This record gives sequence, C-alpha cells and structure tokens, in this order.
Amino acid sequence: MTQPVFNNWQAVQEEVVRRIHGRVWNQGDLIPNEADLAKEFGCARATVNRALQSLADSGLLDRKRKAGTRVAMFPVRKATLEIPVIRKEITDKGHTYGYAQISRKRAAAPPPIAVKMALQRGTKMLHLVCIHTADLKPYVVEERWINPDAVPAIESVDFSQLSPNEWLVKNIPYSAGDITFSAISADKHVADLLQCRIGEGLFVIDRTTRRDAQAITSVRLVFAPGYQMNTTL
Amino acid sequence: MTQPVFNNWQAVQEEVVRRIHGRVWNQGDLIPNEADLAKEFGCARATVNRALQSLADSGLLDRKRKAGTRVAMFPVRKATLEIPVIRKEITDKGHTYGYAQISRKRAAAPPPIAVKMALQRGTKMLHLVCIHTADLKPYVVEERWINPDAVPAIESVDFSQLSPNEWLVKNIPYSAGDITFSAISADKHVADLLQCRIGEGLFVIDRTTRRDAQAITSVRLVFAPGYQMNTTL
DNA sequence: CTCAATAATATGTGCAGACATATAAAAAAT
DNA sequence: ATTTTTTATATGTCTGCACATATTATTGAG
Repeated sequence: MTQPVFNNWQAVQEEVVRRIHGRVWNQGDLIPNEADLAKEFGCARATVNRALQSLADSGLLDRKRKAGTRVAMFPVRKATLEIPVIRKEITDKGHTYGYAQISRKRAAAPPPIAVKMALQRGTKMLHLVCIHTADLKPYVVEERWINPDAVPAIESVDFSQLSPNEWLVKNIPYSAGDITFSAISADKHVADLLQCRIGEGLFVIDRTTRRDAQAITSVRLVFAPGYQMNTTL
Repeated sequence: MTQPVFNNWQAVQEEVVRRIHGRVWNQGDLIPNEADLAKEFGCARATVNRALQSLADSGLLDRKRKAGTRVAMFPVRKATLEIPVIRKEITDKGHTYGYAQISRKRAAAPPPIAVKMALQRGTKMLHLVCIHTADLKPYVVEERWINPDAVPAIESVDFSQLSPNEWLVKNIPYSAGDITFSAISADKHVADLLQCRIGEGLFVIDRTTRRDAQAITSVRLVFAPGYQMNTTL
C-alpha cells in the first residue's frame, strides 16, 4: 500500500484540517512535531512548517517553541476586513461618488478624543465634518480630528473637493491604528446629514491612526441606515 | 561605506515599507524584482519573498507573476477580527457569564434566511433564541436557525444549559462562512430581552456557516447598547 | 492585420541543511 | 523547599538551489 504523498503545503494543511475535523486530533491535543509529520507526509519540514504556521495564523492551532503544536481549544476564527478608501468602496459598488465638506474649524478635541489620541490637554486640533454620497444619497458622515503637530501640511490643504479620508491615505503614511465598530442612535445633527429619523440605529466605525507614538488623526464614520460591512471566514 | 545588511525578513520588510513611505517607490510603481532586491539587501531571495508576500497580504503591495511587484494604488488596509465564542469573550473581559434559552421551535425559515442558506423552500429548521449575560446584565441575543439536515445530532441536544454558539463551535466543523456587520434599531422584542429602549441603535453580527456547499446554521447576534468590537491595523 | 503558438520572466514553492531562539524540563545550588 | 542554572527540544527562519506556474511579450501562421 502506497500512502498518499503531500508534497505541497496546501495539501498538508488540508490533511491536518481533516484530522482535526475528523477528531483524529482532538481539541487541546498535542500533535506530532514538524519533523515527524514531514517524515510521515513525505515532504520537507519547511513545507509542514508553512502549513502549520498558516493554520496557527487562522486560529485553528496554537504553537509554542519547545512546547509544540496543539489543536486550539477555542477555534477562534479570524476574519479579515478590508478597509478601503470610501470613494473606492462606493465606486466599486457601481455607484456615483459624491463628496461635500460640511464644516472646518480649529478647536480643542473633546476629552474622549483627546484621551484616545493621547494629546496634551487643550491642543488645538483641526476638526472636519464632511459627507460622502452614493448616487446622491447620503452614504457616510466623516467627522475627523487631525493633529496639526503630526501633519503640518494639513493647514494648507483644501478639503472642499477632496476628502480628508483620501488625502490622508495618499499622503500620510501611518504605522499603526486601532478600529472600533459599534452602533449608535442618530442624534438630530447626524439624522439631518444622513436624512434619516432621529434615533435610528446607525453603524459606526471609529478609527485612530498613529505614526510611531504620535497620534495623526481620529475619525468617526457614521453610516446611513442599512449599511453593511461584509467579510468571510 | 558598508551598507546595512538585511538578513531577516522583518528587516527587509521594514526597509521596503520605509521606501514606500519615503516615496522612494511611489504608488503604482514597479519595484525591483526579488532577485535584484536579494542581491542589494545581501540576503537570499526566499527572504525577500517572505517579506514582500507578507506586505502583499496586508495590502501594501500588489504582486503578479511575470508582471512583478508594484506599490498598491490604494493601500487597502486589512484588519483581522477575532471572532471568539461568546462565553470566552465575556469571561476574558473579567465578567461572569450567564446564559438562558428563550425559545426553541421547529419552523420554516423566513425567506431572507432561506435565501442566505440556499435552502429548499419550506425546509423545516430548528429555531433558537437565547441570551448571553455578563454580570447578570444582558450582553447579546442569539437568534439562530440550524439546518437539521446538516446537523442531525442537533435534535437530541439540550440547549437549556449550553448555548448553540458553543455547542456548534465545539462539535460541528465548518469549512466556510460569511459575516455581516450592521446596525439596527431595537424592536419591542429585542428591547425587552436586552432591557433597552425601543428604537435604540444596536450592533448586529449576522453569520452563516457552511460545510462544503451545505448551509449549517445562520445566526443573528444583537448586542446590548454600548457594545464595541475592537481591532488594530 | 488578426489570432494562435512560443519564449521569456517574475513570482510561487519545494528541498535539504544549518543555526537561532524560546521555553519546558531537569539538574544543581542555595 | 525554593531558586537558579543548565540542557534538551520544537518551532522560527535563513541559505542556495531547483523546478513549477502564471502571464506578458514575441514570434509565426493564416
């Protein structure tokens, strides 16, 4: 009897998944080490490593040096979300993109924003509110605070035609950021802009980006009713 | 002058990012091929490959065989979301987990669900509603449809103590799924369960999982007001 | 001129071997 | 008994080489 040969990392991965699903290896079990698996599968250890590493990335395995590889107790599935530029998101859906600036001013950020951005108290920030439309219908309101210390050039940029979202993505590289997804009830201000009822449930993305330790910008995107963010796992 | 040596893939990656951020390579530019970069960096091509592949995964580069590697026009950032088991999410936050089944019945799924799950019209499904609590306060309502054809064992499972969320994760492997995030306004039913005002904006996750082509289950998770889902990028 | 066959090329991935590194377990010192 | 040091081991990753594969560019046939 000739056993099948797994000579590429995807095949090895599939076999490992098959064994986990088939309860050959149970939750929490230590699985054989890479060298043994390589021998069994008739391939190089590097190939097994690639397969197992990829499964660890997706949360199905837990690996630790010396301790070995075990089947994750809670198979925490990881979904990857693509965060596109708003204009691209709208045009990719086949709609006509529109943009308008609502307001622009300098002001101290309110405490929650200041805390998130780790700012000195009373730092003057650039505050922008604008709206993105799809086929002339409100799509999302962008309320943004920009730290002029981190982006001096910002003072001379005209955001009446180009959204800060797009300008920042194109011009200011960032090294890290955090995102929060949540829901709010529309207040009067937002309801007016999005042309929806006051109190209506709206999807919200809050994002703060940094370069090294310095906060660049913090934005709240409030989407029109019915907005959905999709992904697969 | 001795140029620095990049003898590990993270260092190569950092240097490449530095060049993109520093506009040495601009958006849309074709960058040198792996062999040339390897020579320049004084490392093996495999090391450059690892670095560039990882950057392509994160959306900063676009790569195509023969065509080469270019800096992405829209640096679509990708955020990875961890989708944990609800009980684990709550206990990890340091709260006391509680669970209760609200209802259990057999019924035909409503059309939107039936479509999402690609079911025959009128297939009888198992319908479950339950609630998860954190420190005795409502945390999330789980409304779930389960396809008994895909999970025959489901009929004999008691969900009065163990949530379908947890039972399914532990017992039914799935190969694929899709997730939608959105916001709704609380209707009376949900408002009662979550002890919130009618109309309040609530964060919602809809998830459908499949094994091969067969739909296993479709679930709507409606979170209590104030819920946030966090990640980094 | 158009379309199909062919060659060239950049990435994708495999292999064997080596060394690096984290860390669990064992041994030694206190 | 407790802490520190050492050792063993599984994963992490680099190297140099080879071949696979997708796709563009070139060439050739009609």
